[in-house]
Amino acid sequence: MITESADIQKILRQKFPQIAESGLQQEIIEVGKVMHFKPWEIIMDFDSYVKMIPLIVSGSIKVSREDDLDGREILLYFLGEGETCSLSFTCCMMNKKSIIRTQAMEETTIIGIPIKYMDLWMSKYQSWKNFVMQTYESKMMDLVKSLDSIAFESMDTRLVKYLQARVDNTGSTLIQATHQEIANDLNASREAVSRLLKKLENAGEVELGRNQIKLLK
DNA sequence: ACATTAAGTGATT
DNA sequence: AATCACTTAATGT
Repeated sequence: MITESADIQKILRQKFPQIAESGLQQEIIEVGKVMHFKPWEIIMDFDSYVKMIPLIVSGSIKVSREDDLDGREILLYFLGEGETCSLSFTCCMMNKKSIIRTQAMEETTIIGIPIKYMDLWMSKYQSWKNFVMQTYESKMMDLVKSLDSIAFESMDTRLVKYLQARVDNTGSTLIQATHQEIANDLNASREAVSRLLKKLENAGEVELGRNQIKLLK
């Protein structure tokens, strides 16, 4: 458990070197709330009002979108250590309801920043502005790539990229998920995922187990 | 031992 | 590539 302000300071230096400006760092320590989430716990759901900007300290978060018609869900991108939820920015600036769902993929710790500081810090601290802009750009790229992937790529490359993204995000080559869950993320059928994974296993790229996949390459 | 859930497979569209 | 129908394997009670 991380609660001491000295700990927060240490975390900021380690995980968020971009926003190490001393005054800013002090303010984050004062107003930031450290929060923990368990695997699968939903941090923010559709239609809820965004009131905190999360700085992700450890763990990883899945950002997804739900289809209005049949309630199917599609993965947009993952967020990892040292990042923040870029869509939160626009959402809370406009005071709009969330159009996305964010869900912890594993034990995840964040520092929550109340929205009122967002605006203030943008003009007050150069490093904050840069941090916001830089993560915004980075996630926008992920989003575009994800769109390209859905539109132009076949299931097998989409699956490989998905596995790679999860590994990159968690820093672990072991992915804990059922084929069904992966299929939901990719909006594919479970059978298709199972078959493609089997192919990857035969090609020596992964090792399959119940509820888990190990990436070998 | 039995029930439940995950994964593998062939056939059909 | 989706769906169906069914089998096999792993796991929980």
